[in-house]
Amino acid sequence: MHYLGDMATQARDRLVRAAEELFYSEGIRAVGVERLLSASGVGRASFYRHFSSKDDLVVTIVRGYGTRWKQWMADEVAARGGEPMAVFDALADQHAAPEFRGCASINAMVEAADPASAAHRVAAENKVVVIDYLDELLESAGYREHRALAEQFMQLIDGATVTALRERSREPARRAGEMARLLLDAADKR
Amino acid sequence: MHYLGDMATQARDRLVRAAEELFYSEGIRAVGVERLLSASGVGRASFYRHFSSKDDLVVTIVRGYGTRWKQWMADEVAARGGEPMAVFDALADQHAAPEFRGCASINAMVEAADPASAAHRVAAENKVVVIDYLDELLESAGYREHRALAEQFMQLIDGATVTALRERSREPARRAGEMARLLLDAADKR
DNA sequence: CCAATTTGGTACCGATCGGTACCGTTTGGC
DNA sequence: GCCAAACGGTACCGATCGGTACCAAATTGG
Repeated sequence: MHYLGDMATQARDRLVRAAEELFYSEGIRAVGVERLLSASGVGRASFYRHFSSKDDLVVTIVRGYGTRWKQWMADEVAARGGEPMAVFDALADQHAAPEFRGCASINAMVEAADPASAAHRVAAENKVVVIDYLDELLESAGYREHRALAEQFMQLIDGATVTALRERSREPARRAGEMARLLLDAADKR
Repeated sequence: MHYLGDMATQARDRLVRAAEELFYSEGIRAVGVERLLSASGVGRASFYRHFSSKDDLVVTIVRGYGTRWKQWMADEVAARGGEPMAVFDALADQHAAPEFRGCASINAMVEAADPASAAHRVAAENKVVVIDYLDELLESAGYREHRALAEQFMQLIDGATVTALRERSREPARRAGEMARLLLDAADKR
């Protein structure tokens, strides 16, 4: 018996890993349970031992997307010296990656059309987490209205990401960076 | 026999109208053929007389979204006097509407994950049409680098629209308008 | 080494998916 | 008034959807 949590169940991990990739690359509704089972080598019963339903898995995956993306961005920015404008350099890299297929959270909000659905709400929360991070970043950089700037940064990021879906280049992130530069130049510093 | 086109087939019109609303409000994959038939009162056979497949209908609907949205925006801007900044006022109105569920073209690109699919390509073309319109608008307003500005306007619009999906207010469009104002103030005029 | 747990595999469930075939009825032009 | 086209309804198709039940093999802790 384990007194704290439990060991990482093998089957569950493989399932999550397969779902992360398939949901992102092909869409949530487009990937059925059967696909997940064959891709992960997990038995059907094991699936429903770890998740009460496909929706349950979806919520887990979408939440994972959010925390991982924010962490990835924070690491990228830190590795570039920590200035806010580094956000758009990291973004450009992501958009140029061959497996890029947009923002998983935006995609989830689109696919889970009902705003009251769990998947939609979790995806929306993911964005708030990123805004909070941008807020800290801009506050550390000394900008007075850091919260308002963070929300505008988020919109620039999302606009660039959606655009990169059809342009598949670093250009959208570069354009967003240009606009962000104007924002920062016009902003008051502490 | 009709020598030019033909009369608007009743069944087809009802089908298109029902599909426009249901695809937009609930998602393309979420709405099956059966739903479309019962919502439009069209018989199953009639459906496949007018469209070779559901995908065929989807392409028709997505194309319709694009032309209608661009026309709607052009009318709104014209009614507001024709200055480029009016774009964001019209956008705010759309985002505040109760039936708002994002940009139909973005949603279609997300749902039709495969970039080579017909629906995805048509949705992407829709965006180009809007950029072309913004280009004309900014050129008419006397801006030298109107094309580059149009592409940045498009990203601001898309970023605001995606954000409005979770905020459901006029704020995202207002923020986008602020950034557009900075862009225009920094731009050269002819 | 044994017992408990977790595992993958499979058969099966009702419901729905997109699509075809055929029906009898309604509609509209000549 | 007739003929043809367009129509709505229904039965049906194989495939897949999400989900349950059960089983035998593998794994693991004591």
